[in-house]
Amino acid sequence: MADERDFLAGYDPRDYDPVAVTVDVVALTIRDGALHVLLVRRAHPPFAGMWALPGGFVRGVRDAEDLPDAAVRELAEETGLEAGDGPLERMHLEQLGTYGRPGRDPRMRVISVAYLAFAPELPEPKAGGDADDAAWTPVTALGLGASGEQRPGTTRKLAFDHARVLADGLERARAKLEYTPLATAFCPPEFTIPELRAVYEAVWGEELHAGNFHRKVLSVPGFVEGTGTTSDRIGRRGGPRPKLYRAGDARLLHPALLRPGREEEIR
Amino acid sequence: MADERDFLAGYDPRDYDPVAVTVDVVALTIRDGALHVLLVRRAHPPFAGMWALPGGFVRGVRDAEDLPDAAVRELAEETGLEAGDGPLERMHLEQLGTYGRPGRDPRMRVISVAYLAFAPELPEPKAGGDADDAAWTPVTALGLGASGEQRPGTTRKLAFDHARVLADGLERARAKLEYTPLATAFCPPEFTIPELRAVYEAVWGEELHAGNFHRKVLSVPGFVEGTGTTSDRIGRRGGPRPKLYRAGDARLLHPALLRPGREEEIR
DNA sequence: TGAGAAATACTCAACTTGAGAAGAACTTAA
DNA sequence: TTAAGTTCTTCTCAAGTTGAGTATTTCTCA
Repeated sequence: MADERDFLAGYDPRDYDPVAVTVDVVALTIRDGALHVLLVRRAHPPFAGMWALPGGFVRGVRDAEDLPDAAVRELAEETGLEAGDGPLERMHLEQLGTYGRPGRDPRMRVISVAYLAFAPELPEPKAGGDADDAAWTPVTALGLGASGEQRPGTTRKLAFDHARVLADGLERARAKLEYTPLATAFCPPEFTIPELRAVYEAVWGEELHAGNFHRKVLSVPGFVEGTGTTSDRIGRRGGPRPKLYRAGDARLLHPALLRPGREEEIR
Repeated sequence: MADERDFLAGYDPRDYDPVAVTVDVVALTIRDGALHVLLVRRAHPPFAGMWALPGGFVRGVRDAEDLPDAAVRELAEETGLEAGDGPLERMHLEQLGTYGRPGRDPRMRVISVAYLAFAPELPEPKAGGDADDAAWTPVTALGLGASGEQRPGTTRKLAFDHARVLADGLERARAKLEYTPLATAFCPPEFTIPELRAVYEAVWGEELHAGNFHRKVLSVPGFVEGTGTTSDRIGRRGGPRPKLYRAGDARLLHPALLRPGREEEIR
């Protein structure tokens, strides 16, 4: 044990290569039936004026924080919401992946741990920190290709490798909706089956058969549970008032709710 | 642009909290019909004498390397294989997750990026670097609980949070076998359907219905393709000689090959 | 008040799965 | 040499799931 103490004492972390660690957050929500991602506009170089995922340096030693805590902190700072608020509490947060290609940040070697968040509708963000603007942005406006590049002519150019990170986050979100009940994380505490279908349609970008979707959601054990109440008719275009449901206790959908027509993507 | 250059010049990475970045590898293979993981025994504190996943510091600035390259390098160093060798070439490697809880390493703040590797049978490893032993270890010998802890009485205690990392890697491997053809990454270039079934049984820890498995593998497009040849009868207990197959060109299995009897895990 | 829209419930054919059985090809032990 | 046991491979059948379409009812809007 004295051995171990000697060893620790002779250990200077700064002998190692200086590597910085950041967290970036792909925060997704549904607004007006379309999938949106939270972006901030960079006020300073590098990539000044370009848009980026909210994020920042992890507090490493002083006030050392765990990675998910850093992600929530950065998200709270950018949205102006308190960590402990209702919407941020109900939010789903999971690690997406870590991006560390040398040269991805021109200043220094930066390893970025990306998190993926699903949130019910959140208020407009307020710019803060290094950002001079912040906004929910429809993902369709970013011209993202499947391999993580932006099509020429897109107005909102993403900084660093954030187009790649966002593309990975979107694909993860699409896949998670297949086999988990996380679509409910985009909804308020009580929601209707058509609202849930709208989440699937926004994330997957395709229309679903209403009758089959309804049958499927009710037949998967633990996906949703009825509240016995009915939604009021605000903002609807016709038809009977749909019933209200809450998220059930399932953590996995069994059988899964598969995306239609993916035969082309398989090879 | 002058603006940007000034900014970079005034930027000292060492102003930031010193955080070290490592890679750790969960390398899985099948030996004697059982799932094994590559472990090394630590020669020095902390956790001297305990077993750990192979890994080490990422080369950050001098000879800066990308994270997957660091994972392959560490794996090659620990196994004594060259990073261009046949088995290491055919190996599947994917990022598993990043572990950065403060205090997980008593020396300093360490963020560890874990990788998951699937390999066909590899030679016995040779200890090197900080390790005084290295061995393929049956995962059943580690007494892993589902929540990433080791049951009391397990002889090979894992250092750091490596029990958690390994548990996550095993769950990822089990899930990947359901919807990707990656079971073939555990097999030699040519294999039989019963050999492929043995991979599934070793990773999932349950016996599968031979007839249904056979039908399923052949019916999923692009999973395997026949070679027209037949295996020789070495080391078999009876029965006809099975046909040989190669991995097909599918990247996803559609429909997926689901694990039986997971109804309990859903809630 | 009538047209249109949407929620929900149904039907039916096609497909997939799980369980079992059968036949053929091979090994091993008597 | 033979009998018994093992395993690969192919079938069969019942039960469950899916995709597409239809029907009924309740609502909004003009």
